Amino acid sequence: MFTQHSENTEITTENFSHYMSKTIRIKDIAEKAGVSIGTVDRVLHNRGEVKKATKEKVMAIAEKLNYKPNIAARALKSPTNYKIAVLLPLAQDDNIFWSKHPIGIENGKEAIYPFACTLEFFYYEMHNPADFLKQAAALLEWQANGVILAPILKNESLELCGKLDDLQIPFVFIDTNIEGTNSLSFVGEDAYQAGRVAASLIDTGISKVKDILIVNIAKNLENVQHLNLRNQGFQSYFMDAGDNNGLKISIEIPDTNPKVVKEKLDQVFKNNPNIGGVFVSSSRTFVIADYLQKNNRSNLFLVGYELFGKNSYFLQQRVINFLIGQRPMEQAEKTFRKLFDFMAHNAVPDKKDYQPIDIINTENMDLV
Amino acid sequence: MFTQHSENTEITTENFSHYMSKTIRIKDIAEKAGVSIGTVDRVLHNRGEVKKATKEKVMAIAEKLNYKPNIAARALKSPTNYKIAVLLPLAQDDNIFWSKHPIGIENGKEAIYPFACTLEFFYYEMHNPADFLKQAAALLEWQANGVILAPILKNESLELCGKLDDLQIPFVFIDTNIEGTNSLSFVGEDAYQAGRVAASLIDTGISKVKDILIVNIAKNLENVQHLNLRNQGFQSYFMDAGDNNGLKISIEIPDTNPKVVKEKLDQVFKNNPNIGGVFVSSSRTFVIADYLQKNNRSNLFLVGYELFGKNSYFLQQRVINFLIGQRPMEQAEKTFRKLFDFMAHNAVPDKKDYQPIDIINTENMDLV
DNA sequence: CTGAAAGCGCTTACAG
DNA sequence: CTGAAAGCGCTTACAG
Repeated sequence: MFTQHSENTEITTENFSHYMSKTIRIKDIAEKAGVSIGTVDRVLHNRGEVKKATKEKVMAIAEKLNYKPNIAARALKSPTNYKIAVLLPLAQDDNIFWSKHPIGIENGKEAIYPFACTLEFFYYEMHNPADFLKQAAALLEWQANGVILAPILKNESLELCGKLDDLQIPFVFIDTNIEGTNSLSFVGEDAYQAGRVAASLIDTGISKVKDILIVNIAKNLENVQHLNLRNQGFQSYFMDAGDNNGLKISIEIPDTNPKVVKEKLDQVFKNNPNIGGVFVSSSRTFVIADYLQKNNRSNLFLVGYELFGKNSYFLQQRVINFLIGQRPMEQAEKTFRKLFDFMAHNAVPDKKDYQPIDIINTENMDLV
Repeated sequence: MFTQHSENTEITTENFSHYMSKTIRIKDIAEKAGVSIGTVDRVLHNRGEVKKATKEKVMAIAEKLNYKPNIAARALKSPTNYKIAVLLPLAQDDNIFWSKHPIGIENGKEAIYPFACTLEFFYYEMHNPADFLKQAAALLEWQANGVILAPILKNESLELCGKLDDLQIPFVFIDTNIEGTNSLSFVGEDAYQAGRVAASLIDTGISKVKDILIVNIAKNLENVQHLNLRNQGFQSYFMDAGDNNGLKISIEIPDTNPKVVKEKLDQVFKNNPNIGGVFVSSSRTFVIADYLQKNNRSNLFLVGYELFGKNSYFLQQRVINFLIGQRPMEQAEKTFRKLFDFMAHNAVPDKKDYQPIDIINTENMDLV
């Protein structure tokens, strides 16, 4: 500021632009540069076809005057129609967690008004690679300008990301992250920390001499990254902060089939009568809650993930003591917004955006 | 829909407007009505000077075509300059809770772009009626088009609301509600439920045979409504849901002066050696945390309100076990938005908008 | 490589 | 009480 003033002692309008905050228009730049507004527009939008000297002059002036385009005028003139494709797991049965994301994205679309975009949703069966690839192909055919995807299936997702890169189509990750891709951003949970939160709650809820049962319900391995991180966080808490001195008994249940669950848990509880609390590392907490309720073990302190469907029911019933939530709707809206702001306004987001980890019990569940 | 079709079997464009979703402009309405766009504009904005028959005709057509103004065009033509005044408690010392609200309101102002408004902040000393009135007078003189206020001081706030009503200036409440006013909306905490949440956390954290100490730190009575509601909620939890069978010992401390606090608490703990947990009904939780830490009572389970300043420090130190938070920044932004959307787009908000009640401990405090 | 002009949908004087 | 016209700041053909 000082340098500028000493270099240019002449008091002209632009010296005061900061103070007067008079809005700078393309026309102002054009006048200063001695060119037409068409030329300024070409420079600002990198449309080429401008002599290098002219371009630099215009750029310098735009910079100096701190030009910001009037978005209202832009939206009015060219009703933007970006095509945004969304690739998400299909919400079904024990998986209706995913029903919130499309709503969040639609909300995002509403919120960008007066801008607009066209959304197309593609859904794949959660753990079905063939279906993922099929939907990915359909998505590519639709020729989106930008893509939002939940890259649950790692290999197949990487394949899609490569193709999007080739086509120079920007994409953002939601819910799950894959490191080392060109994703514009990732919006989701810090799974490790979410594991620590679960641990702290169980630690609060049960006596320090009681044992803790850790239940991993996983149908296949693709999702393990997320669950593993939660498990690691859970264990870490007891290394540096927790009071509990009991055993940490970890089991895996491959299936949500009630019979399989009952068989497995009956055996665990028979062998470990000192268990005081149960941690479920996934949103399928209700499966364990159902078992506990039916087998007169509701007194056990139960902590799991995600407020929805049957989880909400068992939290209401106080069979589940705490759920850890991650606001899927807000997450989805945020993801959409990042992609759109990049496409429409060249805003480059942070690579990672960890979302709040909500602690939910019966008393605040209706207000979260 | 069905009725409409059977009444009018002729297939015309407007029958399909729902499906084709072609945007309706003032010009379209004008053509249908056989008038000029100026007249349509007058009708839509209630600027009078229109023959009643014309007005009704235009209204009917606008309704039928489901006309929505193009906000980009509106913003472009008349750079809106609403004057919005904000009246908040001054954030100072043990009260920096209030430092977040101005930021949230500024964020709201950013978010309405391409619209704009002028903000003016007026701050009053938290419990100083004379200062409140002085600032209220300054606010009125500024001639705002809309007002955001935290009506902590009930009588003085009512006086201001009356004057705003006379001047037909819309206003919204933040943080605290006063029933029976013309406030456009209230955005804040459901204090009763927030009391229940606190109770549920203490209930989880301590043995059912331990006693609970309830501490109300209040300098004066104006704020009592909020604290009372929290106390009522707290007690109610143990009537219908809680496990704890211990005593609920309630005390009032008029002052945050450490000596006064120590004197009072020393006595309470001497008389009640069975206390296992402490509930502080206000954001001054850190005052009690400080006492507990200095007097070797950090093992007591401490629950209070608001994540900020010294509260955050003691939560980090695990002296405070849980804080219940209400996201002041988001609350402020939301409040601003409601007022603005009403002023600019005639959107009438719900009278009450209870915000999420966050449960915060050491493990999720950095992500909330 | 550059300029002049039209037009997006609305609001705001101005003229009658 | 009503209409015709100008103009907000930008983008998009079109002409040269």
